[in-house]
Amino acid sequence: MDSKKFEKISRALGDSHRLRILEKFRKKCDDPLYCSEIHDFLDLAQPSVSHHLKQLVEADLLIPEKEGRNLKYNLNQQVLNDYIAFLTAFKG
Amino acid sequence: MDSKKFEKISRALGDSHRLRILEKFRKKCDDPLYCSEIHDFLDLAQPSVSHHLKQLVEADLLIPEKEGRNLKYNLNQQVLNDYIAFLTAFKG
DNA sequence: GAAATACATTGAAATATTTCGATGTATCTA
DNA sequence: TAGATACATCGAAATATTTCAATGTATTTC
Repeated sequence: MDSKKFEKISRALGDSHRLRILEKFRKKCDDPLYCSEIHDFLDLAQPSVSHHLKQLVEADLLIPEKEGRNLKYNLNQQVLNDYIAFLTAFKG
Repeated sequence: MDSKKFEKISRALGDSHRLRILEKFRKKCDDPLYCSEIHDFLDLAQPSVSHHLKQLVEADLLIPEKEGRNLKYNLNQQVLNDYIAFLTAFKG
């Protein structure tokens, strides 16, 4: 992971709605989440949800998968690990 | 660490100039850095440097210490550890 | 105490992000 | 294939962030 990537992920993590999405994955024991589920628990219009999900996908934190007309997301554990590893290097 | 704190730190980490500051701490083996040193290696005007340092201090990533008319910063290892611990919880 | 040095604050412009209504596209169902 | 459902994109408004010239404050030095 390079600085640019780390920066992008940090920005993706720096929003309350996006954090709520990620917290939901933890609560669901990292099972996949559907776009519609996310829309249900976020108090945002559909285009806003789409915008936030796009940011998480572009940061590689979520992996999208099409299922007919639905969209399923999985948490990308590897990117989280890489992010933590990058951060750990700052600890010296 | 709560979500709001995590969010604030993430935003502080989501900028290239602020990352360069933190990377400098690693290169200096976590010795303190002076405000003037930081201004020297960043290609920014003095008020901009002051702005970025303020963000890092408000996120508790840096601990400021006055030394006469100079200002010395130390990296806050504890907050970095807490941040990593919060993040680790997402990994399940 | 006057001048110089180090950093903070103010205020304003430029840029980026967030938000959502309107609309577009793909897929499913009847 | 017409209508419904799921999600994306566009475009514009609101808000936040970044940047710096100008200026302020504290400290040192002479």
